[in-house]
Amino acid sequence: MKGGSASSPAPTCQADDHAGEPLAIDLDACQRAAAIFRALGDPQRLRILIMLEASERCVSEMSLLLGDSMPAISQRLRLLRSERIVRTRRDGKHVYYGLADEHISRLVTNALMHALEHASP
Amino acid sequence: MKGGSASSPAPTCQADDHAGEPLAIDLDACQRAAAIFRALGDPQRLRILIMLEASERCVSEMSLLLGDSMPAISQRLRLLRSERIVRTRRDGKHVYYGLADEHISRLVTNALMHALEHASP
DNA sequence: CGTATAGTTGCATAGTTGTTTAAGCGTACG
DNA sequence: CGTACGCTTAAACAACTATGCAACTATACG
Repeated sequence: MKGGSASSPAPTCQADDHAGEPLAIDLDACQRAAAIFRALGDPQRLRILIMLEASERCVSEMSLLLGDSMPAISQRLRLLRSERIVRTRRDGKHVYYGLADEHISRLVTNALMHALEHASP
Repeated sequence: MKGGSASSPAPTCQADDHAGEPLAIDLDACQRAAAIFRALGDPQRLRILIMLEASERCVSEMSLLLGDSMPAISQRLRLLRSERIVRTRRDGKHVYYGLADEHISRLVTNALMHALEHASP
């Protein structure tokens, strides 16, 4: 028999196939996670992160190695910093950047591996 | 002009500190990885994925459970499908979606854990 | 103190992206 | 066959984001 469905517009699927799950998804965590992914979702920024996974770098180094203007790099770093994806360390005239966290490193590695597997020759 | 190369303004850091590394980053893989991250970088889409991590679902179910219009869900699924993040299976009138791949599942879990750790109470 | 080097920020512009509404397929079933 | 249901697509609009250039700050050094 049909149970009186909630305030739904149309019961679509039969309710007996999937009992009412209240959808216990932590919306807040979800939002934060999405923010991180969004920050990682740009080739230029990702290039920086991959580079930083190898070792710490200062901004001018990155600018040189990536062939991009210093302000451009700095802007990208700012975004990454705002999501706590990178950390900074000042040493005299230079500011050195590195990955903030082991999680981040794993995320980057994981995605790269996935991408390499799906290579299209 | 020394170095000759285009617009290099100044050698900034001393070159002897970091020998010329040709920056062997697979730009192609980088781009693909970024595309995946970009696809994951939206709370609504992530909500779908978290849901799918628990079990396969058809579109109307998701629409019902997430409280969103069917076209909206479908659009998001389309993007996820185009990045091969989800896979589809047709069964009669219904189209069932699931995560495409073990990597994806791990990425989602990882990011969620990271986000939960950084909770701000 | 003043100058040079390293890095950051503000701002304007152009390009992307998410959302919404309406219309279009395709499959089942009488 | 034709109607209903489930899902997908198209087009339009608003909101966001990246980027490049110029101005600004901070640290070192003479």
